[in-house]
Amino acid sequence: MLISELSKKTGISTHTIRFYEKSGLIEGKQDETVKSNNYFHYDEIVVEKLEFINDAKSVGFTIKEIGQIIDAWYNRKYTKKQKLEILDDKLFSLEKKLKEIKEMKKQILQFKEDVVNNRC
Amino acid sequence: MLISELSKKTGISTHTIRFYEKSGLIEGKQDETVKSNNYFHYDEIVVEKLEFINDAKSVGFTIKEIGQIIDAWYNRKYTKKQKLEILDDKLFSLEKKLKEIKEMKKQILQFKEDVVNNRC
DNA sequence: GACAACATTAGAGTATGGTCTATACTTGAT
DNA sequence: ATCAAGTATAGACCATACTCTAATGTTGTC
Repeated sequence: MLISELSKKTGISTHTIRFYEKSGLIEGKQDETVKSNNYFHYDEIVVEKLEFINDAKSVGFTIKEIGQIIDAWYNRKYTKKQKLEILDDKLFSLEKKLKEIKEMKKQILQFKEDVVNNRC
Repeated sequence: MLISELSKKTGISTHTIRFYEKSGLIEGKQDETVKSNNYFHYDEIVVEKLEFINDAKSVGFTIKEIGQIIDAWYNRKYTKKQKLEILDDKLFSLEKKLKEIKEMKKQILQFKEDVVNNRC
């Protein structure tokens, strides 16, 4: 599919898709047999990656981190051991985030109590 | 205390403290009886707020959101009802983050399995 | 009273993650 | 053949959250 279809499918603007492509998160392929244009074609893997990118952004991963995870899964440039290291590292940071969020919940619940009891 | 002591106590640079002050998150007071300078003085509440700001940044809250929470707790500019609304809103977004992170954990665990079983 | 250390303000610069504009070419329907 | 709609590239622009520089004034110690 071409970029506009990819954009429709994922809800991500063509601008942002190109930005992600420049950032190395995804890549389209140009059809060598067609010489009249240099349009990029995207497959279902790219759709999958873009959906993952959205999820990963939500949890606060940076573009760089998302790139590492994508490479750990889709790429051949790392060894098995390196891939597992990257993924474990991300799991660790997710655990940390989980703890921090639970702590913040407690703190805001405390704030609420204080408000209810006119302590502030 | 003056800004450098506040900086030492919290581990936050004087630059960043001033940035937070401009952003309305904290405020120092100038001593009206001293006319030779316009130094700002900070109390323990500011230390508390700065520690909260660090925690809140970690969980992904923006400066604006952090400002709202701080105002909901320390300020008189909102009614009790408004304060509780703000805090409930933040609790809701924390719950959402929690869910998203748990989903992401599952997904990365799946990636790990795929790597272990040479499925990528 | 010299001077290092600290204070203030204004504004410039940086990194991240987009978002948009301009220019130019291609495609497809009429 | 025309022309709207789509595509590519380069680079400008924006928001957020800092981070730093410059200019200038104050304080406290020797």
